[in-house]
Amino acid sequence: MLESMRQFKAGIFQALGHPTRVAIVECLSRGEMSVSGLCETVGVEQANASQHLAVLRNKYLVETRKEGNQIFYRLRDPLLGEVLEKMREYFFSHMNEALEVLREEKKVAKKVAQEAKR
Amino acid sequence: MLESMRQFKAGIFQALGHPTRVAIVECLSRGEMSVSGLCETVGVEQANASQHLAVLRNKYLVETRKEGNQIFYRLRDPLLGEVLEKMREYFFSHMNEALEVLREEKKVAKKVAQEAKR
DNA sequence: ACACTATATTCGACTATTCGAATATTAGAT
DNA sequence: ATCTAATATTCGAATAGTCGAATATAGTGT
Repeated sequence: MLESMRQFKAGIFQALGHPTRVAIVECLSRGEMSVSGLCETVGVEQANASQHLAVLRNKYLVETRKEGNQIFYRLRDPLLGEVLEKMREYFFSHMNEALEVLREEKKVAKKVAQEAKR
Repeated sequence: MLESMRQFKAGIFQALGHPTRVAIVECLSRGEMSVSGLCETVGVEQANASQHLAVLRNKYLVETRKEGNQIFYRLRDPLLGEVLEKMREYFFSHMNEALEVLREEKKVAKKVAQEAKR
């Protein structure tokens, strides 16, 4: 049971563990939006957005509403927005190391790319 | 900048997106613990625990303290515990669908296993 | 110096995620 | 019925994450 609970939580975190999906959830925390709206706002192709939305749907993080031709997405539970809000707090109180983390990751990526050339 | 922020958040969520790491963070939210303590509590091998701890360390989610032979880990910021707390709330208010998600995932896993046999 | 314990890192096989391209589905308009 | 727009799904290639086994490092006691 404890294990199931952890699996469940990990599943949600994992669903949130992609920049595009973070962007989607942040958009939706400000209100519902159609898929095409999301594509435009987030700056991602339709098929890809749809795949990411499927991930969020499978974890029941979002709900949908049909209106004619289009489908509007919204967050299932405002609690999710709160979790993101906590993250925002976290981000600001650790801004410096956050940037450090990102620089570090870029450096590693560059190194890997270089080694791949050889 | 917005994009960096999302990458940062996604990185943290991803770090939390594994049952073992959720277990570790939950343990640590109750106080510091040595690696061997974590191995025992979480029920995972030493090398594996160390790998998961490295993930958490790389995102600066945990800090360490040496005491003689052993190394004690603790959460870097109680805010993280709060995020987990929000998740606990989320879990309970969506208990039913949580179980549904898990059942669904098991079913899919079984199906895949079956198809692999053919 | 040697053995012992705790922790970390590296390696290779395996599995899962991600993306774009192509295709399928669904609804409204003609 | 056919056409078009919006969304979803499937496929294949590339990338990233995971695990256990083996190895490395660091501290402690003899």
